[in-house]
Amino acid sequence: MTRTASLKTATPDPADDAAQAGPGAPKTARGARTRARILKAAEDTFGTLGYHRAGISDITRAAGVAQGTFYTYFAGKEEILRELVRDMGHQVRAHLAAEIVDAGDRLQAEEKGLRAFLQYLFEHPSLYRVLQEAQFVDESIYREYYEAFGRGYLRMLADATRKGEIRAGNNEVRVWALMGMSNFLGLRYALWDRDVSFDEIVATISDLFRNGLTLEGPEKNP
Amino acid sequence: MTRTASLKTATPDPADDAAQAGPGAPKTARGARTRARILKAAEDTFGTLGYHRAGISDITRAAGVAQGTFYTYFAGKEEILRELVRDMGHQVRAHLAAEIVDAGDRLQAEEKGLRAFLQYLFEHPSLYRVLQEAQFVDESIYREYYEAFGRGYLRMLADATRKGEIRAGNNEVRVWALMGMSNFLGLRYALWDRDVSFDEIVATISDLFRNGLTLEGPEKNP
DNA sequence: CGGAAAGGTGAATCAGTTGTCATATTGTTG
DNA sequence: CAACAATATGACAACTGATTCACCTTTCCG
Repeated sequence: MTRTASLKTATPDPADDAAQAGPGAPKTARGARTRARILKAAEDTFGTLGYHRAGISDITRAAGVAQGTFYTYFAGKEEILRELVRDMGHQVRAHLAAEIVDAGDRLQAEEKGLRAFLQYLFEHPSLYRVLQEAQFVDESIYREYYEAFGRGYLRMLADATRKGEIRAGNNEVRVWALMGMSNFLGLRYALWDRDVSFDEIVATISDLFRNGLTLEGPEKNP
Repeated sequence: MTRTASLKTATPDPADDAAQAGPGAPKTARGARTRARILKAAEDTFGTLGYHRAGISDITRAAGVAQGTFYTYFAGKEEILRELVRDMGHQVRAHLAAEIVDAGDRLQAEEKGLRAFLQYLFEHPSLYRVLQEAQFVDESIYREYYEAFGRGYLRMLADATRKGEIRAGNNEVRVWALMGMSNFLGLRYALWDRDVSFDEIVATISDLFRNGLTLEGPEKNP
């Protein structure tokens, strides 16, 4: 979003897919491969050591390249983090979107979405750490991530409201509440301790969505 | 938790209240004052610069003492962070507890609690940053914070269930969901942009608690 | 009052990192 | 295959920032 967009709006700019900015976008297949290896290595390294403890040397060692090679593709530590967050953001959103498409209604979509998110986080624990640490390295990347996520989410809630699947209300506030829930549930039950089954979690949250916390109008659903 | 606890279990160890561990707990009033000044300076410094960007020199400068003085009271940068998180944790919990005591039922307590939390975060923005960064410096402090918070919360939900104020369900999962909601709502609407009133937020969440997201049994409440 | 304990100082040390660069290797192209 | 461009290397210069320490000042108390 930062880049040349505002300057040369017309030029589609090839070699843009795999290479946002950076000192030199790879111009050969080998270069692209190396860049990708470094990016993956950074994900793993940041994921386990954390952004600050991880050194460039840790990343390049994990990638199997020399230190200097890093700077062929990335301007520095911050930039590779930005790249990483964008990348991972695309992946989660794509994954969740795919898991949700065949949901009958909004409630079902919420259930499927939550379960898929927990599962995804469990399988890609680096996502959490990289993202959360990015918040304090460059807040804008973090906001971008959640605002992008939130925009998509909001659109879906708006649709659901229109269809009469959910009651009218401030959907933007709801979106942030829902994202917060998923985040904490993921941290607690997917990353820290899997001592409660995802089914149980989804059932609990689903009940909240269907009936709230109060007793009134109880046992509407099995 | 690190300290002498396991060694001299019997000895109550005076001067323990204001001074967990540390190379030397202050033994005079002057020392206690200086220690407190440093702790407060750390809160401000970490809050604005962030844990990693903040240097010991930034803290001591803000506190108006020499660098060496820092090590009279704290073993290092990590330890002062731990201290800080414990401290701040006590404060929020105490504050929220006080704001909630006069609530008639659980739903009202949730409303009051959420509003108070948003307000508190707005007035003490450092809390968020210090806490979140602590997560990656020493995960145990972070877990401790939320587990302590969660225990209290859980007790209250259990009471409410017993009194029939809320429906039966997995209260532990609910607690994490609720903490996540507050956290994100606070970040978005108290720290980033106050573009939605706290009243509106509280009303939206309250509606979720009373009625869920679905349409069924609509307009139960005004 | 006088000596000891507590508190305070800040320059110096020291470990660890980033980013650079001169050089070597690999790939591409006419 | 010659010449050029793109990649890759890894030692190292330059820097940052945490912690130490020998010494000074203040406070406490018999």
